[in-house]
Amino acid sequence: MQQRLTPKRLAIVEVLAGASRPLALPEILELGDGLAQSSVYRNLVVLERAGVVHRIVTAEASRFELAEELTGHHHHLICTSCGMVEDVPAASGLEASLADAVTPVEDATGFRTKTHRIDLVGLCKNCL
Amino acid sequence: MQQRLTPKRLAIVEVLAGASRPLALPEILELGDGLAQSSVYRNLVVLERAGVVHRIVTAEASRFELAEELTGHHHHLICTSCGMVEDVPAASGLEASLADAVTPVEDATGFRTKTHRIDLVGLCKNCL
DNA sequence: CTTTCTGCAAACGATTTGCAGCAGC
DNA sequence: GCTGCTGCAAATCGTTTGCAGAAAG
Repeated sequence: MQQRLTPKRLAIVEVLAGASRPLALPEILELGDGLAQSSVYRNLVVLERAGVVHRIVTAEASRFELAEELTGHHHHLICTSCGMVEDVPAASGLEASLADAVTPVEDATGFRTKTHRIDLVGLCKNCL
Repeated sequence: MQQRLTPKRLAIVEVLAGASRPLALPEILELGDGLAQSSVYRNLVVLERAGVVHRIVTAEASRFELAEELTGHHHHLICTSCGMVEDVPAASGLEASLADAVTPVEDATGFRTKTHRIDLVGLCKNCL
């Protein structure tokens, strides 16, 4: 099982690269052109396994964005009213405190942290 | 539209109160006894609107836990291998740094933060 | 009685999958 | 040719909803 970088896959990656926030499937279908829904889903799975895209699950639907290795580590603003998700760059002080906080938890639980997610949940400018 | 605290609703709350992690629906059905699936869903919506339970959306299904006002603020360990979710109490130093980090973001974006989520993503003891 | 709750079964919507044809190597 | 990719339509699965009866006030 080896995989190709087909034009379709490239198109999906480019659509995601052009966005400043995670995209839901209908958005990918619109922005990319002439993509079949099922193929997009299939390709997103492939790309996810390849570590190229990352899936974010929200209440209504999944959203997809390029993996952090490609976009830089960041966090999300999530609007509870309209469902908007926006990227914000990670603050370095915060990352450091998080690293400090993680260690004792790992020791206590045997959990091995690979990455983390920090989401700020509230209302966006438009929904205030 | 006013609502009652029926035995069924109480049963759901008690099941959630007895767990140390967010539960998926099948788990609630097993632990609670004689509950109909649709009624549990409906009651969870009611309880969610009442601010008693909180819904967490994962890749496979929704999970539910008591609201933080009742359980204390905490974060989650999420295992990417088996889907397990476990609660961890929030570290106070971390909360403080997060508060510091949030302010400039709010100023820059006009976003109003109501709450936040911090998830540690990795592998649990059993899946290591 | 009127309103809310319940269970059942049917409906729904996002995602997945089976299949047959096409394209890359 | 063999293997992987694609689109279409059908299937799947968690969740929601319509309905008629039961329970609460």
